[in-house]
Amino acid sequence: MDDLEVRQLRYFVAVAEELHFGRAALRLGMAQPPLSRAIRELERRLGVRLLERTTRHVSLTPAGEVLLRDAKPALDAVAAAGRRARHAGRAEPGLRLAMKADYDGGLLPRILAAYRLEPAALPVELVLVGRGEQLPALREGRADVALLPVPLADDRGLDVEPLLTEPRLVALASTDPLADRPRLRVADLAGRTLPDGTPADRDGRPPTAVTAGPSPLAEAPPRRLDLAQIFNLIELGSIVWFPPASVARRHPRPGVVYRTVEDLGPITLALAWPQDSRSPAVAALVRTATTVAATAARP
Amino acid sequence: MDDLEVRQLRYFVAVAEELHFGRAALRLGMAQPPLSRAIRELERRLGVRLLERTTRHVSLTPAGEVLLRDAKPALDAVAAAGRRARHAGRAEPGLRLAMKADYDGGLLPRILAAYRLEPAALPVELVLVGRGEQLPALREGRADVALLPVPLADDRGLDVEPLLTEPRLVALASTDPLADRPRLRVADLAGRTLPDGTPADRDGRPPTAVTAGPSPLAEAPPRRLDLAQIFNLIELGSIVWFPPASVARRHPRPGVVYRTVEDLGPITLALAWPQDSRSPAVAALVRTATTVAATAARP
DNA sequence: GGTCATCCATACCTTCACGGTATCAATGCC
DNA sequence: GGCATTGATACCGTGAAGGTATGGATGACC
Repeated sequence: MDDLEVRQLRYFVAVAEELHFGRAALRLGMAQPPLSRAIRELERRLGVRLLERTTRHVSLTPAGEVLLRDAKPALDAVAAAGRRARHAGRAEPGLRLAMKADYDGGLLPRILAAYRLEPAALPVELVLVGRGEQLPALREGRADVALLPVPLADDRGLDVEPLLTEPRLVALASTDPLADRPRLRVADLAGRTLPDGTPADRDGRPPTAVTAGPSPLAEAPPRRLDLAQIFNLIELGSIVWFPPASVARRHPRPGVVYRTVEDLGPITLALAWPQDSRSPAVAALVRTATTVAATAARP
Repeated sequence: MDDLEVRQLRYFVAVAEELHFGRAALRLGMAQPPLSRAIRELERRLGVRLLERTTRHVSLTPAGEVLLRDAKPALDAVAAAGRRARHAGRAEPGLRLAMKADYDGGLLPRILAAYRLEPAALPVELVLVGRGEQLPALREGRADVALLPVPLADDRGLDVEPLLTEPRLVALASTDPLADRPRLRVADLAGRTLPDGTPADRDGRPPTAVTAGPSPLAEAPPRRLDLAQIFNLIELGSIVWFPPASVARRHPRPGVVYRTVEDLGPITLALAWPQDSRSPAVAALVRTATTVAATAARP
């Protein structure tokens, strides 16, 4: 008579994020009355009021805020358990590496080549995800290791091993007035629009800043552009872009020039994996990757 | 069609630990056939075989082992979410401190006195638990902070702040031949029985060693003695005991003598709390406790 | 090697929790 | 004060979960 159920937590999170039973029910793909009842039942089990509601307004009680904060990691843990078990049962187990396409510092081919020679190696399956989606992929058990920029906003439950630090450049239209100057400063680019639609601030926007996850129907979802779109907009002078040097090197393109920005902070790529991973395959990949990165660092 | 349910995980853990459907059903308080069906349904959802079973033998598949490992933290997370929400909803919120009775290094009165003066202080509720039960209490949301010996076997998800290190003594019957010698070495006590029924090894058994949690009906559950029983057995010469100095100081007793053991490692007490705790009350307690411990250290 | 006890699976039944529809009632807005 | 919005209630049907009875395979023992 004590145990919460996953379904109840899912329902509660939906309502707590929407603060609206109707919209939450819609999001959950069900009718509103059963949702109201389910929340009521959850409150009864806990013996605690979670939501203060009138017909015009729904708000979280302190207990509700606590539960909202704790429920999400709990749901993640359950989902991860399922995904990992599912993956472990596949006939041919592989090592799933989550990364954003091209953001490997140019190391990936060498890492994978070296890794294949390891005795503990498994076939590597690349899980290509969008910007900032490496961590969720790891936490939800869709990947076994992730390649991502550090520092992380939240590295709880993870082990992290930095691989390499590389400078970032700026990508400009070749017709841009600034393209004539061989070296720039961040201040020269202040106010320019970035690929995600936000204006460049004076830090050149640290790449891990916007990792809040899918916000509760936020009014302005950040623009998600693919490479072709990005280059198109750069060429037209609509946006500027701060790719790491290795990404720029891999994408030479007429109409787009790369320039160094003197005071733009570098980016550090790292491997991350669940702390409780006792997989020798993961351990071998980490070992291999650090070795490759170290040898690549001294040219 | 994707989500696991808490009930399914609980059932699976029971079977995976017992490796016997009948006993697992007994432990879960249900009949065996529905349990068999539930596991079958779980396997169907995951699309993975978790248990290899004949009528004579049940064993885990690799996927089953992965799930068993991941399911327990997931269940803990769900239980903790419920407990914390329940606690947060109480009219008068308190700070729950899990500890083993008396194992506070003698600091607790001063810590609590100083803590009460803090502006962020809440009423402190002591959660007295058995040896090695502080961590589970924390992880399952039964406590907000724990006072326990470090290093921890598993500190994932926790922040830890050491408070003080104190020597351990040995408690012997006053009639014991060794009682005449003012100073002893661990080797002198090798082979003596400890309160938990195990023989003393040459380290004097680090106090965090046997924290594996309630093992799956292990054949020899460690003896759990209370203080009166311990003293009784010491007096009779049946066991020896290695209490920290502060515990010994608090329990003078005729028929029992305390002696220093030259090469017995000291014990370090620390506070631990969930990494995601953003409670100012916890922060204030930690700050207060470290201050008190620091001032107590230089007499 | 035959008999037997053990133990997981199957068959079948009952109950109740969950979800749906229709409707009420309270609340804020114009 | 009328009205639209929105959460709660009433009522119903379906299906999942649990129970009992029983089957059938397997290892043990004589």
